[in-house]
Amino acid sequence: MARPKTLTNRAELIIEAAEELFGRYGYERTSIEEIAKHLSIGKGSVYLDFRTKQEILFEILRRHATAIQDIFKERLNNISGSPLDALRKATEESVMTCYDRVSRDFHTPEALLHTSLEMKSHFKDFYVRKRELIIGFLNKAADAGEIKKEIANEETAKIIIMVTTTIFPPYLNCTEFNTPVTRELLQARASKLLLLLVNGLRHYKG
Amino acid sequence: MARPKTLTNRAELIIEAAEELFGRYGYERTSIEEIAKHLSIGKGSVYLDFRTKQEILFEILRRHATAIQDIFKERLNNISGSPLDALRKATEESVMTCYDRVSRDFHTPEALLHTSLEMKSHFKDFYVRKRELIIGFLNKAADAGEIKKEIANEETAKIIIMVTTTIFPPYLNCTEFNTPVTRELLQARASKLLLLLVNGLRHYKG
DNA sequence: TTATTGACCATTTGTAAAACTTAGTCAATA
DNA sequence: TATTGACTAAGTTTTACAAATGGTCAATAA
Repeated sequence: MARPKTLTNRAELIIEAAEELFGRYGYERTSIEEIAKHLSIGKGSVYLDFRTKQEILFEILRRHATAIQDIFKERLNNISGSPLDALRKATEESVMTCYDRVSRDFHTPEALLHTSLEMKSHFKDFYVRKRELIIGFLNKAADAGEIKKEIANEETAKIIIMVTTTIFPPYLNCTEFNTPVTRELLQARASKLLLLLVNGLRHYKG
Repeated sequence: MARPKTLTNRAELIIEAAEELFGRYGYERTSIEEIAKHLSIGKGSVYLDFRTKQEILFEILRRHATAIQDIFKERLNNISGSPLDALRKATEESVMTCYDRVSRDFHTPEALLHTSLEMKSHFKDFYVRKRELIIGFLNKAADAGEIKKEIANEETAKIIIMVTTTIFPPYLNCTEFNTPVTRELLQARASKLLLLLVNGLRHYKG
């Protein structure tokens, strides 16, 4: 008779425990043994679900990225009025979701900076999909006559991502110094920046 | 009888020597003694003109910043046609000048990243003046009827700086990976980004 | 028979002391 | 009085060692 599994959702529990401990003590200072102890399982069991410690971190980050992605996807599939407005609002919402998740998990600014730069290169796919979603919005905007058909392409999507880089972490802005980026400040900035992106200086109303 | 000065422009020569050596070996790996040796003067003489090593670095960086600032200033004072176009072209030019100076002096990407982040906080004034110059362009654009009078203010200038952050060093962009930022790539990006900034998605023609 | 475990190994990381480097000073010198 | 380079204090690298931890696997439990 085979030994029955004691936990059916162990991988899930490991993710949850890791997320809490990484958030509390940081990635480096949390050991696999701590995670196992937290769940009252053996250290070896963690390696039945994940091949490396980094794999756990990536899974956590992948979920954050996916959640933020889903905001875009959902908004793109439920456009009622102006597609351009929908893109603006979807970006605004994902900016704030990103902020909330990041400020919950990463406590020191350096950790955020390091992680962001380190990790970004591991999330190529994420950026490719984001670009495709933006192109989706642009196509709908072109159909609705809001923008020129010729600019509903990858190039424009890339520029949009560039323009909105500062409102995503790490928040490396130079307009204010020694001022921490509060939720309110970021929201105000993002809102204005996105309005400017849509209307341009020529038609921007503030 | 007092000993006569052997060098009248020693400070200037130190700056030049430091610029060359910092560029070749990096700031940390260049010692004050090396700089002195390079000019065949005593180590102590360097300290007659500069109180610290860092002061030399700051002076070099201050000159770069000023040169880039001057492009803006000159363009602002010689607007013939559209002020908005002038702002666009002034920014484009300063982006490229910045690139050229930075790629000449900093050889490794890490050095650039580190220096940029480290130094930015020491150049508050630079950003304040840049903001003022941008407000200058906005005021002229408002006078010319190109933009609404209400948006010719500091807030808008801040957003413009945010939007253009990615085309200034450190070039932390995520649209391409493993692709070094070449001069041509940056020029194309900056040009498109600035057109989009002026016209907005609604009126952007690519 | 198979899921689980924790002792075990190899590598990394932390630490403490010694050796070395260098920014900045200042009494001696030109 | 302008300049210097030996000197000092502070910091950095090196080295040697100890502790911690990521990952494996033979033994164990169901």
